[in-house]
Amino acid sequence: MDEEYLEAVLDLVAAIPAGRVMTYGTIAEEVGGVLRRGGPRQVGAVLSRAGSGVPWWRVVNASGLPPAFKRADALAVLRSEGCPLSADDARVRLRDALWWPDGT
DNA sequence: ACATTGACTAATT
DNA sequence: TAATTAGCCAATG
Repeated sequence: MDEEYLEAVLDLVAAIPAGRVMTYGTIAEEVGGVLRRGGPRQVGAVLSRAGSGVPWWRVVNASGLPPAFKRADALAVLRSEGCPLSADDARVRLRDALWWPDGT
């Protein structure tokens, strides 16, 4: 993967407002839709390498579940940001929290 | 060039 | 609702 792709993904993730989330698939469609490549797994690969400096906890999989190795922390942060979570705080309520670049 | 792996997804059971 | 299966794209060895 090249710089252009990395930058596109990171910028998009950085653009997610607090209290909202995006799924890997949606990001892949937004970025891949323009650059004509990549997929959900590539987005995940990028974020895994991005390290700190990027709000990776605002990116969840299609089930509304944050990354496995730090899902508890991610959920804690999301909750503190006011992101809509399920009653048991175990997962994000995609129906309410999902966001994409057009601001809705 | 081939096989394995991963912060994924959608359909099926 | 949760577990399983098959498909997916690119990186890595």
